[in-house]
Amino acid sequence: MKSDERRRQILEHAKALFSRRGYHNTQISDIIASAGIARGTVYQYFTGKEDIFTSLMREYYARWVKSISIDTHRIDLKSITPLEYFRFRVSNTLTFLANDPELCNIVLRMGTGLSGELSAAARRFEKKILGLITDDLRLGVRSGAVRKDIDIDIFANLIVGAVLKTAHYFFVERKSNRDAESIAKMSDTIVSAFAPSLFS
Amino acid sequence: MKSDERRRQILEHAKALFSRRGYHNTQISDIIASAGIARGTVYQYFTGKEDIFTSLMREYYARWVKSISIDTHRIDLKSITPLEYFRFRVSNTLTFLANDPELCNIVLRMGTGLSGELSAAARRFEKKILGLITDDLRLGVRSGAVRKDIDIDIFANLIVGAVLKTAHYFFVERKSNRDAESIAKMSDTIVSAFAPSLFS
Amino acid sequence: MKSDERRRQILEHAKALFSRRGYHNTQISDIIASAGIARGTVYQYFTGKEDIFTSLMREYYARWVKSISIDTHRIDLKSITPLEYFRFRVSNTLTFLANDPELCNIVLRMGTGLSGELSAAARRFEKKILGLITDDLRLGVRSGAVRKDIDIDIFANLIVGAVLKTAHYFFVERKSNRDAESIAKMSDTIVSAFAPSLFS
Amino acid sequence: MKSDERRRQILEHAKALFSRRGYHNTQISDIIASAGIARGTVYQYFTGKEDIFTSLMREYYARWVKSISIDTHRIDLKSITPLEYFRFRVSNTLTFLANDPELCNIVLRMGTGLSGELSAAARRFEKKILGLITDDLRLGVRSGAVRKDIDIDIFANLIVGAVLKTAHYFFVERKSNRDAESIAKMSDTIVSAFAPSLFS
DNA sequence: GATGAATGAGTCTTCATTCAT
DNA sequence: CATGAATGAAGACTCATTCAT
Repeated sequence: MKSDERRRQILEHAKALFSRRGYHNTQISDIIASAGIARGTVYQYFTGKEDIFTSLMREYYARWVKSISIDTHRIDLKSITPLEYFRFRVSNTLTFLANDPELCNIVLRMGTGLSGELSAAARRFEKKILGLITDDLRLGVRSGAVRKDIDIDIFANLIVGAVLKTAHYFFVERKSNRDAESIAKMSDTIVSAFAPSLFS
Repeated sequence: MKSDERRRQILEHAKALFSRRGYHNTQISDIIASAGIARGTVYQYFTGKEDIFTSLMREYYARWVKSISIDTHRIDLKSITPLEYFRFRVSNTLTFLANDPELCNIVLRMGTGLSGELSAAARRFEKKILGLITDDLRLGVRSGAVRKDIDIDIFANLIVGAVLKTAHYFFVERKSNRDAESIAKMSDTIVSAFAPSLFS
Repeated sequence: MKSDERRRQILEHAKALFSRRGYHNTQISDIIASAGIARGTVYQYFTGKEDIFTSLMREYYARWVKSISIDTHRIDLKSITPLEYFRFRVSNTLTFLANDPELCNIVLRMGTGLSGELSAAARRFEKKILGLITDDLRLGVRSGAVRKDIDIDIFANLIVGAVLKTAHYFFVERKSNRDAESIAKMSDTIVSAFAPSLFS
Repeated sequence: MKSDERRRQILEHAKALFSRRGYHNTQISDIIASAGIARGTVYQYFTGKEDIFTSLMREYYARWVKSISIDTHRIDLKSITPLEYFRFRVSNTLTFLANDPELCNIVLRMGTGLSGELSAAARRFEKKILGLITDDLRLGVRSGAVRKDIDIDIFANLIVGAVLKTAHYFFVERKSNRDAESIAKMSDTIVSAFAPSLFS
């Protein structure tokens, strides 16, 4: 097997196990048993268990950042309304999370109970999205689209909390509603929930 | 020292450590060092590390349930508007979480990365509050106070996610804004955010 | 068993094994089997295998330094001849090494094949004795007792090499000749070997 | 690359590493990285790590023996004085060791911390030279050149220890004094140190 | 001959738990 | 009740060696 494929194979098996049992309850033994490879093989591709986890997070984070930037570039910011932009953000995030429920679970839940570097690796996602929403709101206020009297800090947290909790509930706990139609409906609901109080 | 005090002492030290480092990164050694007691003493009050954690969760959950029921009984449901009731729920939850940021952190973050019974012990809180909000929304729809066309499942998750994320952000990450005034302001903001889209 | 005794017990068993098989060929398993204790016990007294080795070296080095200083203080430097002083140094060193052949072996042989900190811990002895002899020779030259035309560097190495090799050969390889009489004879021979060419 | 060259290449790289880090702290990975060859290639020329080490020792030992016999045959034993013969032995040994400081280090230091066959392979040198000196002294005593009252065993060890320690100090630790002139001076010093007490 | 991915036995180390004092 | 020395199962990681290409 080629080097890249083997690395990917290990990551995939580790991902499934981390998502199901958490980081600490997943042993290297579990990963090699799941992948059907020898113990030493893991250490040819990763420096250790931590490296597997952070690699997983790194890759996912890179995809996340890329997805944000690509999608954002694709839209014509001048031709859409603030409402449409908000809906795009929400839909974009939900679609990304729905795509890989296991990583979604690790990032939103399993990873938050860790400490040190592992924790940091998992928390970056939430920090990133919180930053984006905060920036969006700030721009919205400046342009007059968003009401001036809202507390941006609180509102950003409300929105992020609402979106991520909902994503986790439906994509991970319920293991359903991951089709485009459901996502569209969820996006609409989220937008409709916040829009009246958000926009001028 | 009395039996109860000793037990409490252990729980308090364990709580602080669990909150700071997480369950797996907190050793019995850390707890006894922090409490200044002997190793064996821990096992006179708890059957083991898991028991300390679940005891912590059990106690907290009992307080949580009690807080809900007491406060709910205290208000006269007939004399307040649905909006006031919603605000009461939010404010009540925030106050409870603000009271003990360490447990708040364990319940909302550190505990979610666990597996098995430990996970269940930590997740009960979120399930409970989700159930309550769901019930409230259902009642609201039936009574005509809440709009009939909303998706209760999604809305319940949005609200729970928004409230808990905001609580964690301000009470744990920011380590501030835990005074009554701040909580009042947060409650108002949350209510104002959801009210327009929620109520008929 | 008291803490100190247990620690000593582990050190003694480790010493015997290190001396017989060398550091790398001695496993923690060997040490606990030899001492008849549990695996974990070792780690209550030492941070690891390295710590056992360096503790052994540290203790031995402290004894070595103490032995030098005590004995040196005991003698009246003004009342003895340079020849007598030289004999005293040699005899003192041989006596010390004869006292614990296992540590003698570790210090003079087994320890020299190590790397990093372990190596340093074992090499200190030879460096110390080389420094002492060099100082002695320098003083001797200044006082006129030692011939001015000798190369101190070379002579110091010759003497140290001769003494230590002889000690290792008789005390460790031959496992004999460790009684006071043999040591006295060895000292005399060594002194008689170097004296004619050393002293004015 | 020719078979012999490749074999030699591996040995040279291994030698440098063994000398610097010792046997146990040198991995096959280090050797192949240093030589810039593939892992499997090593096993086409050697049966394993031990074989590399013992091959190194075997070759060096063969050279050592050859150097002794050639040089000894070259001189006319009847035409030189015992003193000249002693000087020749010392000079011969120093020249040999100065020629390859890395092997000198392995043989005199790094190799002595090993166990089993590896140890034996490294210790042969010292045993050989000790045997030669012992024989020389015996012959000297018989022929009347060497004083009858010396203890041959002790004196042989003194001389071997002195010479080898000095060689290691100047050739390996100091990394200098390896030119013919320095060696000549060292030889003279060593001879002058022992001659007065050695010869009748 | 050369390669390098794969192997797995071997070791160290951790840490929750026990129990005699 | 309190203590803390002792335990040993469990788990991460290493590295010499193999073998199919």
